[in-house]
Amino acid sequence: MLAIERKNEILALLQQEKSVIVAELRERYGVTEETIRRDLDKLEKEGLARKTYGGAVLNESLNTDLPFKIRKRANVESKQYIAEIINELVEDGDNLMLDASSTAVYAAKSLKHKKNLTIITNSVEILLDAADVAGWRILSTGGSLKEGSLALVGYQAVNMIQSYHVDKAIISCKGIDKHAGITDSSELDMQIKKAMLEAANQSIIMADRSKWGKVAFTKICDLNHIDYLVTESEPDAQWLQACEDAGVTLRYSQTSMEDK
Amino acid sequence: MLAIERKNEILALLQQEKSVIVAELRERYGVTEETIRRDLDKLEKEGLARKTYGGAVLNESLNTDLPFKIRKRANVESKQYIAEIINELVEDGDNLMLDASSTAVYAAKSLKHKKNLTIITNSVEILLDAADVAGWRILSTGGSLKEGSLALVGYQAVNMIQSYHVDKAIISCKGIDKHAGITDSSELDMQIKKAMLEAANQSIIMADRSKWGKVAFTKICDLNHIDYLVTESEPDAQWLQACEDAGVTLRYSQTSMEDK
DNA sequence: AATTAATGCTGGCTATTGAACGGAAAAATG
DNA sequence: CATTTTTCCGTTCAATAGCCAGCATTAATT
Repeated sequence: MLAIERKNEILALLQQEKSVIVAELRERYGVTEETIRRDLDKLEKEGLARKTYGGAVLNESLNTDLPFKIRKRANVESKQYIAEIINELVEDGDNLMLDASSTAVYAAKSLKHKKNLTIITNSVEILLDAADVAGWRILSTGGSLKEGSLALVGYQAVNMIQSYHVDKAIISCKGIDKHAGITDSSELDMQIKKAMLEAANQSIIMADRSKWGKVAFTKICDLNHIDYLVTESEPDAQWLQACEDAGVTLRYSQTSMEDK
Repeated sequence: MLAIERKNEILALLQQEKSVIVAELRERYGVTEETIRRDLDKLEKEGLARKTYGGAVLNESLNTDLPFKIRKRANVESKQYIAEIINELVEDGDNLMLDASSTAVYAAKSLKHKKNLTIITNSVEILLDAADVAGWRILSTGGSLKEGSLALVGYQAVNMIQSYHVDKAIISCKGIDKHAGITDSSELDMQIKKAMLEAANQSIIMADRSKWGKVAFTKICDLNHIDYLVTESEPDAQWLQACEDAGVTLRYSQTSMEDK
């Protein structure tokens, strides 16, 4: 049995039973408790479980049924790889802006053990998720709830963003292209992301492989405005070159499988 | 059974029964009384219970907010009665402000079949809940996420509220008293509620029976600033009189006998 | 062969629980 | 109302179970 299979089974069990016990899992899988504990460590880091003496309980904070489960399921693995890199780029005490993308939600989850973060976001989901982290300052941009999403948009949100300045903006996009730069499909989202990038010292763009070479409807900014570009695996040589030309630091997971 | 599970169950029991007895819990869980007491110690440290001789009672102190996950479960029936009345007071096409109380969440749920509402709220939960209703305009106040709750507070939220004007403000409170007026336990919440009331043509206060005659820390407004007072059952004669004196229209569930 | 991830093992450390006991609070008794 | 009895509480101590960190081993990959 693969380690990842076991981990997923434990998660399924956890969701079903609401809690698991280390000793029982050791029996069930015939491995040592240390191994089980390491699985639980990972689940905890992903924000899915909360370890406790003797076992772990389901993290109920994100168990609230969200109306929009659609995009969240897609490409989960890529998003988690990306979230791990984000975790390396963020330090305790940082002031951050996070957009309302599903990748940003994973990023926020992975940041939960950082201390004293200040997060400004237009994502209702991130608000909900970060609400129970002690010691964080969480600011909502306000604004209009965009139809069919959990993103706050509009001029109130943009205004609010413009009245702050942060260390790092962490946002995602729909397309990334050498010539067209960073693009998005929705003007409302674009305004938010643009404002966030302009309000931050460092610009960090998250883009999984499917975004590379794509051009979407509206432009957020040029490639050379970006400081970090985070993706889940090593891009082609042409992209490495393009990023170097544009002065963009490329970060990707060293551990992810190349394809399939 | 994990220790944390037992502790959570005791808390749930406490919520439900309002009090627990050490000896009964010892029976129920098959542990010694010392263990139960230690659980109760922890609950007391968290501000959720108050130990007494032989057991513990639920801490319903007026000036402390329970964690939102707990509070949500309390008094569900009253809140639903109140939500029904709210439903009668709101018309299709209304512009509303809703605060971040759990009663307001129920009110929002009961409004789901109304058409073309515009809702301004500082509640993350209402945002989440209303997101999937087609045809509504939903605006978030933005602001800081208040520790231990899903309420957005602070001057950004207040500013945002002040830049709008709506038909009806629907808010709840911690205390309502003839002389002290409408009061709340938290200044941050009070600022929001006050601003909402001032930005609305009609003021609707929701207050279940437990709030009547209570006085909490900060004042939101006087009784005579209120247009409608909604509660779950008929109050005492003295309250009927007090509302009439203050020019407040009292609305309650018609399950009791009274000429209307 | 070298690297890396996964797992197991060891030993020191911590958390949880139960038992014991003196003292405090409530209840019973006169 | 004072005294006795009972019940309950808090503290301490010990035992056990579980935890963590580091290192060794194995298996898979390059």
